[in-house]
Order: sequence, then structure tokens, then C-alpha cells
Amino acid sequence: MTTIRHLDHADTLHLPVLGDGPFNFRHTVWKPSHYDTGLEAHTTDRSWRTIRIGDLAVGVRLTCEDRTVIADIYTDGDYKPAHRDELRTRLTTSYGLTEDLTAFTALAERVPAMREPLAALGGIRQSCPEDHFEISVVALLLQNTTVSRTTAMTRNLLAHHGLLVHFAGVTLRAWFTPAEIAHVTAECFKEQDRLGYRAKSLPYFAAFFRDHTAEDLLGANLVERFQEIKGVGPYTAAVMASHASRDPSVFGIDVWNRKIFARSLLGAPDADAEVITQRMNELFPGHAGTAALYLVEHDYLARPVAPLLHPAGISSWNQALEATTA
DNA sequence: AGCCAGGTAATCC
DNA sequence: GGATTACATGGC
Repeated sequence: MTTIRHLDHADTLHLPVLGDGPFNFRHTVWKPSHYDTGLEAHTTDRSWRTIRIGDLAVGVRLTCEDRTVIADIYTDGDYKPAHRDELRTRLTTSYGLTEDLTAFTALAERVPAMREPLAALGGIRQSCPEDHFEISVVALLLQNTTVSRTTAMTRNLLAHHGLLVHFAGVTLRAWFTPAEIAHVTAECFKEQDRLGYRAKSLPYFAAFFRDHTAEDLLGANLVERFQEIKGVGPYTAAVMASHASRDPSVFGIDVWNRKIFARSLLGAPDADAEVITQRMNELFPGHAGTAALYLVEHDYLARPVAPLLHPAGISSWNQALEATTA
């Protein structure tokens, strides 16, 4: 039985958005293509998200005024000045608040297929509040399966090994750390959490990120480096590099987004991954990952995987999450 | 029943 | 090397 941790308000951060281009808060923080993890909740004008900083569980409530993101911070532990600094950096980086989109936009304006995505989503940035370990788990759970099963596996893992927190009126799950699942066996991931053959990979993921910090990986060719982990291939490594490392030139290609790119760039229902990758790099040199982001999110804008919540629906959201316990 | 999902590693020639 | 094939599992 998972107990709910109640987090108290500890801080308020004002995070400026730099650069002159547009900033789209709603679609930067909430992505129409992202599946429901239980780690975040979104209404039309605000978002809630959990973050782990080592042992500390943090709840963040995000709103935006003009070009400032306001982050209300909630914790249940000993909140120190160092945590404030780390959260400021983490949130600014996670949502690309200081990233310059002008080079991408200049390339995209010359491509007809980008006209509508730019008009609808101009000013969105990659969102990745996950760290490298956490996003690697997400990508692992997306491997060769349906999104509904990915959602179920995520729910199982977080219910059995993660945290359950309540803050600012919302109940959410929070990630486990590599250390917290170091003792869990592959058999448990398979039988209890229903991960199938992916169960064997997760212990390798946890061991790698227990032993390597983000600083260790600076300067490395990340897409190659991450593939040293058993269970990480070209797709998962690219998701890690494009999302957690925020390399704008990289995107992970799979059977799902391949069709989106083939349709919008080649006018075909599907195409070889090599053909698409070459075309993307040709049209958006150095920014193919950003282009991929705009094309995919625009494709999902009218029918989001996990739609925005109505404010009145938050209490039933909370009840549903609290009912799914270990 | 069989095929396919927002892939990867092992094995084959 | 590049081309198969097995791998878990649930939904249609």
C-alpha cells in the first residue's frame, strides 16, 4: 500500500523566457502526443509536475505571465538553497526557456509542410522534465508495443516502485531513482509490472545511471554512448539525446512518427527510415529534431493522446490515481 | 488465429 | 556486414 506524501509550499521561482521569438507556454509544457504517465497534469492555463532531486520529492505548479514562467515549488523534505538553484536550472533547461529558435524558424519558413505547424505551434520548445534515466525508461516502455500497453507498464512501475504525492490540489506519481530500483529483479519487472522482454533491460538502465552522472556524458557522442547500455538501440538512444540532452539535430524514428514524416514531407503513407532521415537533415540541417517535434505535435494537436483536464475534473483525476496503489 | 504495436540483440549467411 | 528472427504481451 503506497502512502501519499503531502508536499508543502517551499518556494516560488520566476523563470524568464529569453530571446525575441514567440513563446507558446501551453504547448511547450503540455505535449499533445505525450501519453498519460501520471507524473503530470494540465489544464488550459496551468500544469503540475513532479521532479526527483535525489531523495527529495518535488511538486511544481507552473503558470505563465507574459514571458515569465512562474513555478511554485512544493516539497516534504529539507529544502535548501542548493535545491532552489538546481530546480531553477532544471526547469529552465527542461522546457528550453533560454533556447533560440530563430535558426530553426528561418529554415522552416521555406518548407511548405511546416507552414501550418509553425502557425499553430510557433514558439514551442522540446519538453523533457525527465532526466536521462527517466526518459530512457519512457523510451524503453515505448519499444515495439502499443501506447495503451506503454501506459499500463508505466502505471505498474510507478505504482509499485515510485512515489505518490499530493500538492497544490493535485495527486501525482513521482519517479523512482536508479538506487531505489537497484534491488528489484528482472523477474519482478516481468511478472509484477508486466514489462515482457523489456524487464531484462531495466536493471542495466538503473546500473548505468547509478554509475554515470550527466557530467560524465558531456562531450561524448551520446547516441553512440547510450547504446552501450543493453536494451538501448538507435531509437532509445536518439530519444535520450534529443529530449534529455536537447540535441536539436537528433530525433528518434519509429514506426509511428515515420508515417507522420512520410505523409507531410514526401506525400506518401510511409517510407524507409533512411529516406526520411536524409530528407529531414537536408531540409533542416542541424535542426531535424526540432522539425520532428513540430510535425508530430501538430499532427496530434486536434486529437491529443492525453487531453487537457477541465479544472472541475481534477478531483476525479486525484481519486483515480490514489485508487491505483501497490 | 494471426498480426501488429511509438525496437533490440542474437544469429545467420 | 547486411538480412532475418526471437523476444512478451495485449488488443483488434
